[in-house]
Amino acid sequence: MRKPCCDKQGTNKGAWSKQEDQKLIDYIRTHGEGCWRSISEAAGLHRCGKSCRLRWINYLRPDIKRGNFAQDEEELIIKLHALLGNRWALIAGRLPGRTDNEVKNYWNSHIKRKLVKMGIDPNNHKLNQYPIGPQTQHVVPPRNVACKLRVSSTDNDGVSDAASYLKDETLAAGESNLDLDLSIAVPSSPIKNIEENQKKTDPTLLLFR
DNA sequence: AAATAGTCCAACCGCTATCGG
DNA sequence: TCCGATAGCGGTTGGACTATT
Repeated sequence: MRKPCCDKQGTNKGAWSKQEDQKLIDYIRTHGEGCWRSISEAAGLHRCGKSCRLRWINYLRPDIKRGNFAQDEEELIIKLHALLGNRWALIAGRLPGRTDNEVKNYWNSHIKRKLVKMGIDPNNHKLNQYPIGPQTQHVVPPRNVACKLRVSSTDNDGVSDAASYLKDETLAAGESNLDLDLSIAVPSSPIKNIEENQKKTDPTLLLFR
């Protein structure tokens, strides 16, 4: 069992002070990102490197978009989650200015609950047999569809393939745009078939049509 | 006004992947 | 090839805040 990286005596934990934030910002502005452990020491922060990295990535980075998620962002998260599962970093990578932590929190606190209310299982995007809430009459009969899309957790190649495919798609479309149509145009691609299948039948996607 | 419940989100923890010696 | 250090990721927690009773 490896030692935890943050068990040093004298290492700060908990909420960051404004002074600590400023030290980290100043240091990264001057020297750029690099080895987080050395950044922490060089910036005079009594924090572990991990903590510095997290603080920078999730809060201090200048390109972070803060505030509520737009409807199109929410739709994109749902689509990507149906495709990629809990790969928050990959999903966040498709949402400019959003972090994996933010997407994960938003999923757990908003979207998940919303889907449950609609009678959709947020884990596999399938309709539950006994939906909760009044909106369930809009959805189609349950079909085992989204699960076909999910790549098994051990099949990392499949996931990364899907992700890289998505990346190519967006690059072609322009990085700043939220390309909500994630259909894939390569003939004979198994992913395309999955996507098309999903388009036809995934209840979570039907809700946004 | 106080107590309690619910919600949100920043931060931590533990694990795996990757890299360099 | 092996091993240790580090980065990165996803799950979880805890505290602050808000709503409800």
